[in-house]
Amino acid sequence: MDEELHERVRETVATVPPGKVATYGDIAAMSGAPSPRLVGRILAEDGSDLPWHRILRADGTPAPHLAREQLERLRAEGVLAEGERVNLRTHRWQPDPRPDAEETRPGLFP
DNA sequence: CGAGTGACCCAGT
DNA sequence: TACTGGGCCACTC
Repeated sequence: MDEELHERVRETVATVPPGKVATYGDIAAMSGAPSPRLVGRILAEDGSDLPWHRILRADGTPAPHLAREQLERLRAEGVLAEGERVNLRTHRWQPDPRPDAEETRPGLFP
C-alpha cells in the first residue's frame, strides 16, 4: 500500500528536530520516496499536523506561497534566513553528522 | 492514453 | 548567483 509510504514520509518529517531543517530531497531519500515531488504533494495534502516549515527546497528557499509563514515560524525556532534563503550549511539536519565531512569544514562555522 | 500541473532536483551556461 | 532545459512522480481532465 502506498499508505505506508505516505505514513513513512510523515514520520520522517516529524523526526526533524526544532531549529533544524531538511530538504524535500532529503526527506524523499530517507523515507524511501521515489521522488521529492511526492513529498511536496503529501505535505500539501496533509501536513497540518507536521513541522512542514522545516522542509525547504534544495537551495534553501521555501516554496513561494509559503515563504512568509514558513520563514516566520523558522525564525521563532532560531533559524535565521538571509532574505528568502536559509543557510543550509548551518541549519540542515543530518541524522548522521560525520566529523570528517568537508561540507562544514571552512572556518565559517559560527 | 496523452497533456497539463505542482510545497522538486540537477547540470550546464 | 541567476536562468534554462530536461527529468522526475502522482493526479486530473
